[in-house]
Amino acid sequence: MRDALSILASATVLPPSATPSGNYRRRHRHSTTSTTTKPRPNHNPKQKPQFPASSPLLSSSRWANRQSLAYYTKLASKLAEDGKFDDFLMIAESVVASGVNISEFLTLLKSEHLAHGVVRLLRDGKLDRIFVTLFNGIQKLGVEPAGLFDEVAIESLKAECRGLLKCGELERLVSLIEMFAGFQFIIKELVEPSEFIKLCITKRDPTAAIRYAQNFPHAEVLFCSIILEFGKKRDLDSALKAFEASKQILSSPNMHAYRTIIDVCGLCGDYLKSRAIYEGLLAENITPNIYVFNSLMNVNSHDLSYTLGIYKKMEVSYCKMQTLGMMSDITSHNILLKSCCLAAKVELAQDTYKQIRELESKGVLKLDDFTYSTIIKVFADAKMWKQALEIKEDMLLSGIVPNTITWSSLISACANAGLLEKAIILFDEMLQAGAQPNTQCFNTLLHACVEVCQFDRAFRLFQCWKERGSQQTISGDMINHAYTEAVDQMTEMGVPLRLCSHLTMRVPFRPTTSTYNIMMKACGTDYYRAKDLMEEMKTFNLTPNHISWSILIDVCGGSGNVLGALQILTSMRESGVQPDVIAYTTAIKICVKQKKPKLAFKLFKEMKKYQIKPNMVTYNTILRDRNVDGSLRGLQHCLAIYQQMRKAGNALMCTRIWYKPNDHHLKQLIEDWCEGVLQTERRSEGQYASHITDFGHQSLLLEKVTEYLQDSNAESLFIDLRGLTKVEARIVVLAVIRKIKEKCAAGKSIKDDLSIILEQQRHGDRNSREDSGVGEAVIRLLKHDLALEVIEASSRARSDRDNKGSPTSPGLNFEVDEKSSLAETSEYPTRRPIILRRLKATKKSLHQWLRRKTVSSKR
DNA sequence: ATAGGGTTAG
Repeated sequence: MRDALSILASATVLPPSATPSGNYRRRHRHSTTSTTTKPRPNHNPKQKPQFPASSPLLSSSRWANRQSLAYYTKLASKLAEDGKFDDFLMIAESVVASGVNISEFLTLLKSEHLAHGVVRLLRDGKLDRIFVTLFNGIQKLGVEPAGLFDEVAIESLKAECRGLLKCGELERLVSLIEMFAGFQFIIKELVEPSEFIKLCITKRDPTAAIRYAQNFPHAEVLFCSIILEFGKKRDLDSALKAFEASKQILSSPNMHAYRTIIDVCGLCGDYLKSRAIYEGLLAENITPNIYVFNSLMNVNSHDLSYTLGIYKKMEVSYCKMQTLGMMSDITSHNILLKSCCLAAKVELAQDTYKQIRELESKGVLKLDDFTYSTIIKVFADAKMWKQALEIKEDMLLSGIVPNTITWSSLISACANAGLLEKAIILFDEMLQAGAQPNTQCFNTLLHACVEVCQFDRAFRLFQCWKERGSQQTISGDMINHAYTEAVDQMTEMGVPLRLCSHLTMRVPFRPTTSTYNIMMKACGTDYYRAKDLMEEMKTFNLTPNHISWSILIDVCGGSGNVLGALQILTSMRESGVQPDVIAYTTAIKICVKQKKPKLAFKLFKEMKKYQIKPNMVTYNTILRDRNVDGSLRGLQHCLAIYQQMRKAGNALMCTRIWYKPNDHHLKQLIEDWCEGVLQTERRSEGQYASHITDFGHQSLLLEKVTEYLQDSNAESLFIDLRGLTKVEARIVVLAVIRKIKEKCAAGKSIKDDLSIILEQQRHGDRNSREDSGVGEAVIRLLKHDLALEVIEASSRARSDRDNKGSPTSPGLNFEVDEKSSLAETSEYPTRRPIILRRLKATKKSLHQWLRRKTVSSKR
């Protein structure tokens, strides 16, 4: 064998019967003219000589010699055995190139060797080579590859694949699978498709998944599961890539893929994308099928008008196509009902329900458990428990058996309406009807107890269910304490014992984190009890979530322990649960309630440090009037936060919570603060009490106050009252005066008169509007209430619009010189210059007022 | 191959 190998190494292969000299020469002569063998890339001719295809040496006549065939086979086998697969392959290649029927050669080789060779080469990354030479050769010659890949071969290939799968070598694995794309019977066996896809999902590699799926004749099914799996992992981008790829390879549009990607859009919360995909279908003039329509409606079900629009469009499409059967899909109607439910449109839901019932009476469709459960939920949410119970009757009459979900909705209908007893009786009915309650049912009931503050009862039920739900059987005399107590309580309330099956029957009670969260709420302000419950969760293999921690903060803070509540925020982070907006807002609420504004502001700052965005609830909580201690600093803090909120306004408005109510709090707060100026003066009459009803003006008012009270405007003695009503003007003036007062108290003296700009009507405009009275009100305030010296003056300004400029730079608005004013008027001849009214409260009188105040407050 | 129920902050 050593000889044979050295011959190979010297670029020579000689059959045993050939004379070395003559054949060698002939072979060489031909090798230069050979055209049938394609030179392989990366081929080093020195080490790996090529065998001319038409070489007489290797011609069929020569090969007829069984002995030489046997020799080559033997040589190849030996090489394979020694693991010299390059050389092994070269022999095989030369046989292929010779143009003879190679099947005999191949069948003579052990398939194990061939397979091993293939697999080993694959492992060495020599995938191209094996394909170009051996596989192509085999296929060209019409050799049935089934013979090549026997069980052993496939097993070792599979082992290789398993290894690659295990180490997550997606790229290698997919290349390997692509190599065998021509051998369908093999690739199906190599990897379990679901496992391969799972790996792609965890590696977030849509490309590998797409390449993999393309090798299968029924790729569309695979594509759908790829899209869905990426969606489940909230990886919409990858899902979309897979979807686009599925469109590329399939000749006709695959509705299944369309509906899947639409569902995935819903899963990932991008309902707008689902609409775009639907538009794409329309653009190609494709009528979606009922599944696509239903999914689209479902994903957009929170937008009733859109869902309705799609529903109508669907009706039209199918009417045109005269496939009336399509119209009567109960699912579409159920989704429509769900949409009404989400929009809390009870009447529309009722109408829809009636319509469906009519269609049912015509025999077009049949209401199902979804229909009934959904309409029950509509009533449950609207606290219309009677109507909900009526639906139950409808349902029983039509022969649909209520399931767990139906019962659950019925129970929450009563629970939401605060009818705890009724809810418990319904729960009992459910048990007697043989329906299996699940944790949600238990949770609903426990929550109902908490809602009506029957905390003890919640604990008794919880205890009782825990014991009856556990594996151990409770014998008659070992009936537990919680049980007897609970039964006693029921009988005391006049509930017949037969309706206590929820206490006597074994129940499949398996508490979840939600259950524990509800129970923690039932602790009221008993912090240690709540803490113990959180510990107890571990015995059920449960872990506290954000909600658990938030409740713990609330309970602890509620017991008056503010610092403890703040400590929990830290513990939460340490235990691996990052505090969210709600946890922070809860902690802020505690600080505000316990009159610790500084701590509240500190938390607000801290949450931003952790990049947690405050939402409307946060702003409303921190800007509550309780959170102001009456200092300028405190108010400034609030106003700064208010401004941040305004800036974030657009984003916040998307959270569906309107920010106006908040303005009201803040306005109240500013008013109270401002009116403090007059505390030692004569208290003003009811006319200024506190009510500003014009909401449209509020933001302007708040912005002005915020601006004038900003630290950067600490020294400014300028007020622009344009655009404000007289009550608002009063607030702004008082705010600035109070600022001046606080600054003086801090040792800063007044450097100038206080300037105030008022709006003056245009000339010749006298009759168009009534006088707003702002000027008079302000003068009265300054002169009469505060006894300040007021000087009136007028000045000219350019145009209305120009004067809306920054009020912090009054110089721009005043002292407008005659020239530029004229220039303006000539350019815009129709716009007359307006006259501004200006008031000044003199520095001297302000000083006097402040002195009076300090004297009077000292007394 | 579609859809439904419970828990947190103001």
